[in-house]
Amino acid sequence: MSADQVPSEQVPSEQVAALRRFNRYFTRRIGALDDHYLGQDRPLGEARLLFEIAGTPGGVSLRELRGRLGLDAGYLSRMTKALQTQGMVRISVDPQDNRLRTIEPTDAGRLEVTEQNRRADALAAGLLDTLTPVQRDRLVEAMATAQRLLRLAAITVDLVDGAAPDARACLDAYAADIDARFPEGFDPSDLVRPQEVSGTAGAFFVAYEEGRAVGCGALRTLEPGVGEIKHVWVHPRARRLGLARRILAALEDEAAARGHRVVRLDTHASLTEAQAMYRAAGYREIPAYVDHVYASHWFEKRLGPR
Amino acid sequence: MSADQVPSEQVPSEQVAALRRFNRYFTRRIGALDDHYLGQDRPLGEARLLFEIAGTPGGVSLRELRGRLGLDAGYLSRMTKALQTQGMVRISVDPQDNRLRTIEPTDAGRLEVTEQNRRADALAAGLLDTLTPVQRDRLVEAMATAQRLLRLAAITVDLVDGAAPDARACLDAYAADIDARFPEGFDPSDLVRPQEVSGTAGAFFVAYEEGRAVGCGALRTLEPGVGEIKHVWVHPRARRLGLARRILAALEDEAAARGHRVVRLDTHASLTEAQAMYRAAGYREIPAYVDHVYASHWFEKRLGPR
DNA sequence: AGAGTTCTTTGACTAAAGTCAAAGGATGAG
DNA sequence: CTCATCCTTTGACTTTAGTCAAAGAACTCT
Repeated sequence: MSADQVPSEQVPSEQVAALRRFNRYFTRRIGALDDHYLGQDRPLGEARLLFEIAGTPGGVSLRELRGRLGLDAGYLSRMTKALQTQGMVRISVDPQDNRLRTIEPTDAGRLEVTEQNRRADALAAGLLDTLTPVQRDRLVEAMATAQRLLRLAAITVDLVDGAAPDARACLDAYAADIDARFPEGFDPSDLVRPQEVSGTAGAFFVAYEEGRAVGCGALRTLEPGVGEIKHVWVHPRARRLGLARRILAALEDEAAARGHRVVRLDTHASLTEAQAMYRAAGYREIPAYVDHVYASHWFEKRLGPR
Repeated sequence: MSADQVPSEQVPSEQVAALRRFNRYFTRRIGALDDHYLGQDRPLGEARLLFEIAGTPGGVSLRELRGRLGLDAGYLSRMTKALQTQGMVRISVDPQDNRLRTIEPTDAGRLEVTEQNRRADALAAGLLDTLTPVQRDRLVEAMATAQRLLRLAAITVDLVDGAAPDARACLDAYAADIDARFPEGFDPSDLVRPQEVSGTAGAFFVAYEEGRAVGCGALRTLEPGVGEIKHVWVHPRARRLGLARRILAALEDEAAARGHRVVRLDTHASLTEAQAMYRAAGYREIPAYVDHVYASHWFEKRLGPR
């Protein structure tokens, strides 16, 4: 369950109907085309597997494929062997770990995938072909917008323990990210301690997209009634979706639920987009509430009753 | 093959890639949800069949279902019987044609479909739930735009014989349509004769969406070098897609290919949208070139070299 | 070094999806 | 009235997709 979902807020049934209408139309009419032509003389499962293998340069392990495609180990083993006997892939033992098998496409396998792609491209081009350039531009733009918003909708922002592996992984990525960004670098020892953002002391949120952690945000207590937001970060692949805003909202809701009246945060001079985002989210700049090497701007937001 | 496709006009590969990217994302992530939850304790094929049966008020024939779902006759027969023994559908002999079977949902069948719909709605609502109202509005708008353009792209405009059943069916629908629209009604004997719009005399185009005729347009020769466009019509379910414009373009291309230098047409005073469309398509109003009960405005377009 | 865990392979299944052809009743065109 | 055609049913398959459990090799932790 997502922590920032507010179930009281009703989704108009017209919007639900619109999504389902589009879903039906698209999966039945357009999406089906791709799959249907994908595996011409090959079972769909096998075609998908080959596609996945060829799409990963440098080879993939069976383990990785199993996770990505959600297949049974036995089933996958057999399909891979079938592809091998057909000369589509090469199976070798992983040099690091002799339990693992590394799968690579052969030239023949790569060729087949290229051919598949060519066919699918031709199909897509044939569809777009009847539209005028202006209509095509509009279609591409509409699809980009829809995809962006659907991705955002499919991301959940969950409350996790500050010591959880996902939380630490996000903080490590965050630290590496800003270390590269700040002229003076960043010292990871300045990250919040797990106990500061767990249990009654604070909170830690991780954003998940398809099971992968793609963002985080922390809340700790500065003084009674005052929360501090730290380490709001979004993975590069999930940027420009509006996710930081969602994480911020989850942190604010959590702060309000914990009885904080205001939340504060500081930010580095170089993070101008972040500052704009905070302003747009209702934060106003305040004098320094804490001295800090990396901070140059301080913000505060009064939490209204919700 | 569509008659109005101009293969010389290249579709940018970036647009092809965008469509395929969206396609992949949507079918794998969003579309899959629906199907997965559709048949909870029932094979997918059976669930889809029941859905299709319940979605057609007044019952469907097996024949119709076979065509719509593209199923093997034997396979369909067995599945229908399975649904019958489960009490989901009622099978009866068609009163018109004793070879046909008419399938109707029972109350239990209808209930199950309603329940399925409820679940799918809840799923869709759950997805939209995390978005703000503004984001939801934008998503719905983007999906509507994409669907509109994809539908238009999937429609082909084909040259057919003026006497073909589809051509006649379109003209009948056209006649009924304007008969209801014109204050003075419309006399079907004023429709073009098949031989006027076939072979060397003229041309007839029918627009097809998923195999169904959803629009038409005729071209006949007025005098050497001058073509006349008649009966441009779009089925109510395919309006507001920009299809009339496509049909018009196909007619103009055909006229140019036949060596006409200009095309003319007349239109009724009450069809103001049509008049706006003609103007936007480069037609200019001219004096009456022929006297006609239903005509109040006359247009002409000079065909450039293409 | 031993115990527990991880990863792959193999055998033994099952259910779903779909194909093909024969057969029989019903219809329609001539 | 007859013959070709249409629609459905039935029998007899095949392929695809997927599951479960046992077993063995390799790794990790202590």
